[in-house]
Amino acid sequence: MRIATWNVNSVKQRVDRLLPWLDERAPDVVCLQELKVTDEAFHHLLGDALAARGYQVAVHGQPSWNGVAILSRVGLTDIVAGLPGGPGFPDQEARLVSATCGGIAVRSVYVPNGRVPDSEHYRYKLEWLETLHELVAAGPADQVVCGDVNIAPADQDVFDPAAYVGQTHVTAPERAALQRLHDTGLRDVVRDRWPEQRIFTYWDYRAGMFHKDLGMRIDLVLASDPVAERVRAAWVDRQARKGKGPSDHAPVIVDLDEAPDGDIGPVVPPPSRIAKTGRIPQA
DNA sequence: ATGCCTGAAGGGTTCAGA
Repeated sequence: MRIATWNVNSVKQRVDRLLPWLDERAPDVVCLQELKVTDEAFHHLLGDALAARGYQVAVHGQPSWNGVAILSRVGLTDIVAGLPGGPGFPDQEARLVSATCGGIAVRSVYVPNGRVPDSEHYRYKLEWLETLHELVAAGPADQVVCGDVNIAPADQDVFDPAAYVGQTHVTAPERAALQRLHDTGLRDVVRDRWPEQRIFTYWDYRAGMFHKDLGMRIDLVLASDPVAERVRAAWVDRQARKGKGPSDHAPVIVDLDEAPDGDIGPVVPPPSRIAKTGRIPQA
């Protein structure tokens, strides 16, 4: 089962990147963030194209800002839009949608930015994270939190730690809030697999930051132990950040082995080229 | 240049993003 997460920075502006990417990477579950559209606009924009690709959709949008979704072709049940009991700014925003996909509780999250340390928005971010912590702590054994957490977990996750001192995304309270999520048993599966590598998921559009690989790693797949044990690949799809009209974030892709009990939801047929030739195709 | 790019809303500019 392949799970991916991607902050698309306006799904309306990203349709011509999103659909070819789905065809190429063929994820079974996709968590999207920063849709910047209403539920109605999302369905109008992508409903048919996603259905044709076999995806069911759980979308939690709002006009102009935020907005999250889960696409799944391994089942989509127990859909919950929003963070129950969570704070607003001042009203609740569309920053979380949850569903069960292939036996795993999946949460697509877009954590508040925080803007400036100690600002109202920063306090909102910390409160939001604490409510997410409570939700995860009460969650099932098999769960993943996927999305844009707007926190660089460690200094190695920003291109220049000195440049970020005093900035949001790297402060001790934010990192402590992320650690609280880890304390529930969630593991950062990309960092676990690549402990020392330079890995970023976001690069500012300005000043050639992507070209120079000056970025941050703020998009994470956090998996509970039973799911983390199944991870066979975990990587950042930098190709999706290249070319014309990219998001400023790249997708994170994680491949899981089958669950020990074999419960992976509906079986996904293998690519037809394998079935036809009966051998591994040439790259 | 102290918001360098991009997106959205709304209106000929401002805010937000990380």
